[in-house]
Amino acid sequence: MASTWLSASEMRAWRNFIESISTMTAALESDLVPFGLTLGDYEVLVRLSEAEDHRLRMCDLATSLQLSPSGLTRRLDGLVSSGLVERVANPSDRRVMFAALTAAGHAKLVDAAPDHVASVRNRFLKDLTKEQVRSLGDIFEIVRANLTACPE
Amino acid sequence: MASTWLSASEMRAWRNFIESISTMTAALESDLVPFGLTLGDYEVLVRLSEAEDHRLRMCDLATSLQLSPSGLTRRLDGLVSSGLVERVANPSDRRVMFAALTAAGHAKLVDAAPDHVASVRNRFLKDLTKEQVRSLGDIFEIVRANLTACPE
DNA sequence: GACAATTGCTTGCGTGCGCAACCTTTCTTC
DNA sequence: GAAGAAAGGTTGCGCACGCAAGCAATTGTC
Repeated sequence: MASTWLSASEMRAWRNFIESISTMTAALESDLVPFGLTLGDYEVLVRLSEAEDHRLRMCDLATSLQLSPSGLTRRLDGLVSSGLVERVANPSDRRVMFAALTAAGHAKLVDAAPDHVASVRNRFLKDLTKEQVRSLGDIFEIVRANLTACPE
Repeated sequence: MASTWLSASEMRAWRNFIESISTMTAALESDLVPFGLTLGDYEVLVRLSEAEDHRLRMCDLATSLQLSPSGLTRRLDGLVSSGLVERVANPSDRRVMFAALTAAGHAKLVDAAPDHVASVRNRFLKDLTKEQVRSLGDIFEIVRANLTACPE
């Protein structure tokens, strides 16, 4: 069963998957260009908008985005200079920095979200049946659980 | 139906998917470190090993890897200096360069492949049923077709 | 209460990649 | 067959990111 090689079915799943993702993320990325946003930027805005008081500690945001500390610092630099996010110090623990959504950042998200959602549907979910979408959710829930279970 | 927002099922599929892929590729990447290979490097070796005479034109290889011309040039630089691939001129069309697998490159692939396959199974397919693997293949075949159909 | 250990964030450095510009070779068109 | 268009690759530049090192602030330990 668990031979060294992939079965035909496994191979098909793997190849179709691996060849889809780069094209798809590139497409999603390009759909956001009119808004002056990167997919990464968009993710930041989403996380912040969902957070209490529209702000998160840097380290929490970093893990949530699966980004290294330095990576987040740099990504935030861009968003801060665009005025979409601001850094807010925390008086009660002066090590931490909050990343906080500005009014402009929130407005930008509200503006871009419908297009982005349409983009996700159009690039990804478009031709899938309800059943397949459900199955997709199941599958990647399992994959995600497996990945977090195997730390290394 | 096709409202502005994602349904709960769509949202679940999208979130689980998007949060899986970066972790998964990072894991696959790290599994190749002992062999001194990047996932990208590995992909190059695979394509070349499957090609006639173990070689491909740069441009064909680039599109096959969904890589820009310059990106491929740089990636090949590394593989060439490692001795796994060599550049071969084409006498009949002196614009083109072939990327050709060396004996060392083929040996490296043969060496790394079983581990990499195990890695794919372990990180990705492990806890999925046969039915889910089949479904995965179906789904990403559709996605891929949709992506190539929508050029922009 | 002082000194380590830890946590949180930033900076220097290296890497990988895309875009635009460029050079060379081939194809097209007349 | 000569001039322009196109194709194939490489190089300069910039950007995003990870890693290791560093600094500031907090927590833990005795």
